[in-house]
Amino acid sequence: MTTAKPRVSERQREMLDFIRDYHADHSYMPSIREIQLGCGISSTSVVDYNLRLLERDGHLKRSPDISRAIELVGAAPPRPGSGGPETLRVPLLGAIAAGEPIPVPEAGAYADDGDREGVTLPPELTPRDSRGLYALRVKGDSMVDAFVTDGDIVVLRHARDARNGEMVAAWLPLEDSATLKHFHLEGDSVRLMPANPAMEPIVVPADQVQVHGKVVAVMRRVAA
Amino acid sequence: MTTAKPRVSERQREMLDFIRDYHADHSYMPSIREIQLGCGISSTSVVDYNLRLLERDGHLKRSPDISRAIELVGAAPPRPGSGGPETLRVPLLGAIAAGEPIPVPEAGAYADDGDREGVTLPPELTPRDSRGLYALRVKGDSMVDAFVTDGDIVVLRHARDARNGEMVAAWLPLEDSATLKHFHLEGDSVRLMPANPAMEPIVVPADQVQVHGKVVAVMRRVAA
DNA sequence: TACGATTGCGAACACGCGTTCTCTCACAAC
DNA sequence: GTTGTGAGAGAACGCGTGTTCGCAATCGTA
Repeated sequence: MTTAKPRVSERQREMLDFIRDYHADHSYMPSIREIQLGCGISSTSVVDYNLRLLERDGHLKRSPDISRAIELVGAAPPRPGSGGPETLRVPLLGAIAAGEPIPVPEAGAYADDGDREGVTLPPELTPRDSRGLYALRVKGDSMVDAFVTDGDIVVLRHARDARNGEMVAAWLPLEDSATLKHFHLEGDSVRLMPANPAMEPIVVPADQVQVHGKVVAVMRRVAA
Repeated sequence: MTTAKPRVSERQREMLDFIRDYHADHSYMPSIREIQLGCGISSTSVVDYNLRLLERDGHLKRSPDISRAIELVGAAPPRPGSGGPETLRVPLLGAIAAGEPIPVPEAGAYADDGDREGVTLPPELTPRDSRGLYALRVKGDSMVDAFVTDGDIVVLRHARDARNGEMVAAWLPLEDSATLKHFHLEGDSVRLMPANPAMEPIVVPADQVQVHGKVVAVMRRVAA
């Protein structure tokens, strides 16, 4: 079960085609006014209206108030691999602990080979997009508010920013501390919410937070 | 011969990485201000300056006066690896929730084949002894005191008793509730200790506790 | 016929975001 | 010293662009 896809009107079909072509041509997305022009529509509000419907029906995703922020969902981008049930090996780059800097993947080599230290992701934990993945071992008990504890292995996707609600590995330069929290941008400050609702959130100015990656999966081996 | 590519500064390398990651993540491009924030640069003019250089050297293309109009030129998505060594497939028997009985493996078929529903254990999570293993999906938020939350997959080894300190899946008939806790037998009563030390233990008579299995591993897929 | 839902128009409004201008600061050449 | 150049900071300025609001046109349904 993916998503229900009710009738797409002729106009919406044309818009989807235009967006796909445009994105294939340039690699950025068209603006609303460009869609308007390209599809011969006479008002931007009509474009917005139909985009809204297309988003509701799961054909695309939009990020409010951001220029050209359209993502097509039903198709192209997940190039790498088939997406089938396969395991994937990602490099284990080190440890993440409250008081130590977060290891960063060296520019260039992410996941792929693996003579180095690494972990294997079962298909149940493998995201559709395997780019930029790496793993860290959790050191210490400072991440318990993310349902993560000493010895766990967290799998991250390299990223420098996050959308609201995503769980990120963040570095707080002012406090010299690393943490795993849910990311929420509010104005120009960031609220870091623990996964465990019993604990208090952290609010800091946006420029005092360095996002290093998004948490994709967690693995734990329980001691006998 | 593609394009001449003189030295790229450290900062420019970082910007290219950021742009690539951002574009892989969303499918639209970052704005100048997002690059600024993501790379810890203190002015948009510096971003513009370096983008100009990168464009001059053929690393990317820009369209003037258009938001997020960056095109990477030399890009090719990496390939996913093949499979890893010795993974183990265990059956996924159902869900464990606070108010529902714990599914029990039918006598006979534990781990092995797998046309049925099952999960694959990577070598990092595979215990030396693979007998009697099965998996359950955690339903609800009642197990948070075991660093486990809704949606997690717990891997268990079938057992009717436990040694002190082991983490078990237990059924409390008197309360009609299932739980994941550390097992401690003290005289003729059992203390069930949450993994999270901030929470209170449960003490019940030994005959009011049914141990169903020992927790061997935990796997979690974090929602996008 | 009336009425609500759907779809479409056009025009402002307001924020997103590229651009530009002015200043530092370092370093090397003259 | 002066001059030139690469690299960066900070603040405006102004167009780019998503959003909203009022108002028609069409269509089904009571």
